[in-house]
Amino acid sequence: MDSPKTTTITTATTTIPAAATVSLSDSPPVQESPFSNFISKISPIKPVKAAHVAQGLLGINSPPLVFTSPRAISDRQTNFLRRFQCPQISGPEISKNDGRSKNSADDPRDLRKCSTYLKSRLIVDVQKRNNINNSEQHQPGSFSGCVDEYLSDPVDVDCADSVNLVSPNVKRSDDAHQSSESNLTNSKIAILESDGIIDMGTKGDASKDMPEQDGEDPKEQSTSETKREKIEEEGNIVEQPSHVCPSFVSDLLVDHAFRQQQCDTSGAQLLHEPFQAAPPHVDDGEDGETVLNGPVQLITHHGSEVSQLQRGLSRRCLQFEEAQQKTPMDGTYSLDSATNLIGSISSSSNTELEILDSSQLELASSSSKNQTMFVSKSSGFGLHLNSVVNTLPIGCSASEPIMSHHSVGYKISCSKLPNLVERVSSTAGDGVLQTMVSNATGSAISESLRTKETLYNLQPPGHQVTLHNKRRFSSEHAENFEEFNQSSPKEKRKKVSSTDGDGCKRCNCKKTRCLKRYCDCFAAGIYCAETCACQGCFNRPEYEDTVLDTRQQKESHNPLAFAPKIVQHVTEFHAINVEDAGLFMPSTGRHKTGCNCKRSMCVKKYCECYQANVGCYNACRCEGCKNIHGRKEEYGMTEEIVSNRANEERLESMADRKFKMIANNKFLHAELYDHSMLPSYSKSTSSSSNSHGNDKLHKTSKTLDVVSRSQELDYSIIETMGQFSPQFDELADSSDHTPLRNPSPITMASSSSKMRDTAIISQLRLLEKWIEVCAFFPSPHSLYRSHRSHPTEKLKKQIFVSDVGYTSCKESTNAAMINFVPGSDTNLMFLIDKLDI
DNA sequence: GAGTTTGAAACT
DNA sequence: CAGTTTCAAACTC
Repeated sequence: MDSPKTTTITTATTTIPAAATVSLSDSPPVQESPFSNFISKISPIKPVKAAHVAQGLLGINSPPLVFTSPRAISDRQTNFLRRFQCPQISGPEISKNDGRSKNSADDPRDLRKCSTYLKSRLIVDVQKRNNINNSEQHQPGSFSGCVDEYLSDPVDVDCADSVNLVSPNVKRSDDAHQSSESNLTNSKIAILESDGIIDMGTKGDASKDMPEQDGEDPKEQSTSETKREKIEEEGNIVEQPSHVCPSFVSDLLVDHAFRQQQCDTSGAQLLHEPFQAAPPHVDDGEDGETVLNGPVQLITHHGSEVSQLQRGLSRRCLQFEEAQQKTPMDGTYSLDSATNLIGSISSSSNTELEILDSSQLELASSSSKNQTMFVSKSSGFGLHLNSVVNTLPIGCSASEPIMSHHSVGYKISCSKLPNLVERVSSTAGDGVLQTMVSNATGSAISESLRTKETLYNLQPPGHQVTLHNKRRFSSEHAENFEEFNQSSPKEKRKKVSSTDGDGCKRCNCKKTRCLKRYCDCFAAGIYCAETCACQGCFNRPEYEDTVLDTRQQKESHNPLAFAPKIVQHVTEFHAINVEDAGLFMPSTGRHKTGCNCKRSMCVKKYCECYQANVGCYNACRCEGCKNIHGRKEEYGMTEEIVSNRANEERLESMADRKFKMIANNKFLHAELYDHSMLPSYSKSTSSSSNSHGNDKLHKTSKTLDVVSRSQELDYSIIETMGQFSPQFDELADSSDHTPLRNPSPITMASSSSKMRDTAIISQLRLLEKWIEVCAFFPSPHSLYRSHRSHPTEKLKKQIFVSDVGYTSCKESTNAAMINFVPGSDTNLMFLIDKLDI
């Protein structure tokens, strides 16, 4: 397994201590982080959802990026481009160890054991890593460095451990369990503890519980690995209501499992041989030191029978839809720059993810060295369309090395993984992965749906998944699930022909050598996997230089060539209406450039928007769009609504000011009124002419001139309103000349929607003002007639407060105004014009 | 599994 | 920038 690249690879691992220690030592914030709290709260949900494939979340561990910044590349170019590879646990192996692990898994106390186990492993790993590090030169600023910091995550340690497990050269001792010779160890433990995964009291237990780890025999280590694996299999952790094992543990496990899979695939290659050299059966983890490069490291290293199928998990899924299904807390994204957001989380989980953001970011920022940023994003955001796990519905995410200068790596977390593992254990052979996937899919579906449903309500408006999405998701995955469950392994494999079986896509390039963006792998910044059916593929670690050059070349032409295709789309509306319970909240993500579908009507995966589970929008050039996630036309409407509403608000504000002006000029009205109150109302005209030269008033009087006689004012009002609403005429007719009566049932009936209500309220306010104004121009037979002697405030009071009333007035107004809604601003403007305010 | 359709990517 | 070609995925049979 020795390869020229081994050294480089190892380097990645070695860098951990310094950076990792720093971040870990800073773990205290993590303890109280919203992340932990949040997870704790939602733990009930999380456990079972393990099946979800964290699509977008490519995991807690950031896979090595194929493309890294020049600086990073210099250190470990060889590492980056490799697919995530780790030793893996094989289903059979798991089964083999069922007995042993079962003991620890069955008992609720197993959680503690689990924690202990993790801890012990962690320590061991740390030590081993340290050993390795001793022989390795830490390279500051290197990607590994970042990884290391990133590795504050216990999982990473495990990964290291896994590596170590397989390395006979690495010695483990009990001392490792009890002490922390290295800060790294301490820090890691601290993290675990902070997350509640391990309590200090269990340190000793760790040794006890994991005596086998003390031994130097890799097999024993593997056993312990298996044991823990078994625990995961048993799903105890997941199902444990116990708080002892926080969700973080789940994540770890998930990550572990995930990595396990990933490691299966690439671990051997990564660590030992060039990608291609990796045998289908990746090392059992015992054959040698496995150094996980980059942030990606497995918590555990299960032996190796990692089926080729599992390998697929190492790949990131290229499709989007599933990515969005990801469970919220499961995933953590890491990205070094805003340019590339890696991973996606189910839209449903946005809220949770956002909650996590703070902690994650905090953690990420804790170390300046670490270029990795944990970013929780809603589905699809910041993701390259091709960078998303798609096939696997929920809870499971695949991670891949990202060929991005910007992306440092990303984590995968799959809380549902335990389920996956469990199912894997019950399956063997090639079908393992598929079965696993299918089962995971299946189990994840219901769970995810439920979760999604729940989360949906929690999501901020802007992140809410449309019902369409939900429905689609449900139906789609339900179907997939059924298909998977009803199919034999072979059939399943067949059905996921375009995927690795882990749900991750695999390319089938024949002419591009996987060096063009036609290739999903290349486009996503990952190396092709063995499961890819590409021909003459150059998108492999051994051609790293070529890949990088090609990529750079493309980026030079188009800097955004590898930028995420799906980006968050925050509209003005979004910002404005957040408080409105998401009334108009449009989709959360949009395709960067929009689609150009001509025939698919955006209802097939040909459409990238559809594929990404995002709605089409005005940037799309699609024709006949029927995107269930949001039609382009609908988007336009939404925008229009938003715009209208904003305008309305502005106008209202303006109207307020103008009406205030009127109020300030009440005396004018009073005078006018006094004039009109002359014995003969015939003076109305003259009153206007005597309006003190006040043009405004004159005009107003002119407008209301016809009101000089009884009822005329009322009719005038009604007429005015009637110009906008026929219903107003009806209202007038049936109101005994009282414009504020008899709401129309018809119109009222249509006021159910909140939006409409809002509009109505707005209109009502307007009408109130209108009435207020009209109050200054009463007519003898008007509603206000009885108040003529008290023209001003008193009159208004009577109007609005009296039993005649405001309430009835309001109702009537509603009725009238409902039809008055269209072009409300116009209405308002009209009124203003009429009044010449 | 082969062939067709589709739309993005690449090319001109 | 627009039109065309190429390509591989998605889809259909």
